[in-house]
Amino acid sequence: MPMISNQINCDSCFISTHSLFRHLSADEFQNISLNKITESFKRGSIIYQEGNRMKGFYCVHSGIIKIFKTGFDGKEQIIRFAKPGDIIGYRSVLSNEPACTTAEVIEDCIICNIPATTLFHLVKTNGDFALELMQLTCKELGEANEYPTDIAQKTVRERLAEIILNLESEFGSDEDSVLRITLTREEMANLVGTATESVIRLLSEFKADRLISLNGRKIKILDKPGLKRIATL
Amino acid sequence: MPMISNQINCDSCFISTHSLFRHLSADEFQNISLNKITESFKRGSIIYQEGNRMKGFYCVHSGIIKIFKTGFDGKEQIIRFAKPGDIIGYRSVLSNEPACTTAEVIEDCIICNIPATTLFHLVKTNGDFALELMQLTCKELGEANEYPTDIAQKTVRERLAEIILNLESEFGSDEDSVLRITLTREEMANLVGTATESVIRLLSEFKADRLISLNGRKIKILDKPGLKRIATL
DNA sequence: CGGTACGTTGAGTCATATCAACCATAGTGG
DNA sequence: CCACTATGGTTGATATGACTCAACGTACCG
Repeated sequence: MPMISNQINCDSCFISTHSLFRHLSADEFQNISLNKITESFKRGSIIYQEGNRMKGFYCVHSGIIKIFKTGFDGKEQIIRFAKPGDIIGYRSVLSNEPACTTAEVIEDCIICNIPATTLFHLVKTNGDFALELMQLTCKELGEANEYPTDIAQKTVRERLAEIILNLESEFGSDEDSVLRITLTREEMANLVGTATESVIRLLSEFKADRLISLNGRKIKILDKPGLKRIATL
Repeated sequence: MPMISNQINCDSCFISTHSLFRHLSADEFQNISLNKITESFKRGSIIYQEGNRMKGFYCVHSGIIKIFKTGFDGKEQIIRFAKPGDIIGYRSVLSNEPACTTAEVIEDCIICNIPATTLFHLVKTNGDFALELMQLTCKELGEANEYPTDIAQKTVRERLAEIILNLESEFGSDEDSVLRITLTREEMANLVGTATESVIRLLSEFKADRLISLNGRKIKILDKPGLKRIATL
């Protein structure tokens, strides 16, 4: 399924100056560059699956990936999305456990696979890197901790409004306020944690209330303050 | 509110051989011992609160602490409990953000406060410690990721059964299968993410079905397989 | 002995899930 | 090229789980 594409050069990769990797020395960079494998995936491909043993983690170069868990009845719960600059799969690598989520490509992507040993070595020898990675983990943990409160205490209506706003702030919108990311109704439902039909009904309600307009999977925000009010943010 | 008690000696503390601290050198231990402050708290005391800037993190020596978030309407959502050997508050310290949860004492506790600078220093200079801490964070993250699926896809009934089982495996039970930890009905509700009345009704249902028996706040498990079946584990 | 916090039970309501039918679209293979 | 099938989207009808509100019981505490 994955296509091994031309290697991407870490030195010229925009991601290297951001985030996690900014504290690496030239040597350390070189080491990653030599050991990583660049792969490209089409929409629908599975990068890794719940239960897989991971031999490395991934750095997203382009595209969008959804990270989800599968419930006992097969229903998916989307945990988060990964976009360029994000890294995925590192949790399982670090804790040396099988993956507890599945990563599926939503928009065609190019990702670099960096072996586990490289990661461990960096953590052990580069304190700044370790700290940076830990802060990333802590940030994710903080976000993950928002979930229960959110799901347990808000109505589906409130959560849907919130998620539309989140999608805009995470993936942006074009000059017409049309969200860049497009999801199926089912994916939206799996993100909100509700039934597909409920999402459909609520989206039409929002549309009737002039909060959004719809064109297939494209969602355009017409009244952001209104959505915020509903989301109670 | 906190009582500064006699210092606990890290060398003789059972926690030092477990977990996080096992990779520390004698010097590093010494350093912690010198800089930490041991405090004792009574049930109901607040150790830290949502929004607080943390000047250090805590290592729980004895007692039980609940970690929760407060919803916009004041309803609490319990995220997890901390018991002897656990460390709390490190997330906010590491990511240098205000605390996003509140920590309240459920059973009288003794905790050691270790300053932020000590933590940062250890992460930067001791790779094994960094790795161990990261694995702890990742473990928590993995658990936190279970939540959404759980809350979104299970009924309150299923979740309550699951939580009773979790409380047993986390805090144990005496020879009569009576759970060691005792919570108010409201706390149970805040853990499950439901209304107090719902918990009460479901507990009496479980009792009527001979799955548990109740004696005030004491819960006795009569039929563990039955509970597992309900929890669909 | 009032007061406060916790626990319990009942009744009514509502949001949301579920089930079912149907439409649109696109891809597939004979 | 057309029937066939799969996938996604939509709408309606119905059922029900869980919340809310309200009243009341119980126990401990100063």
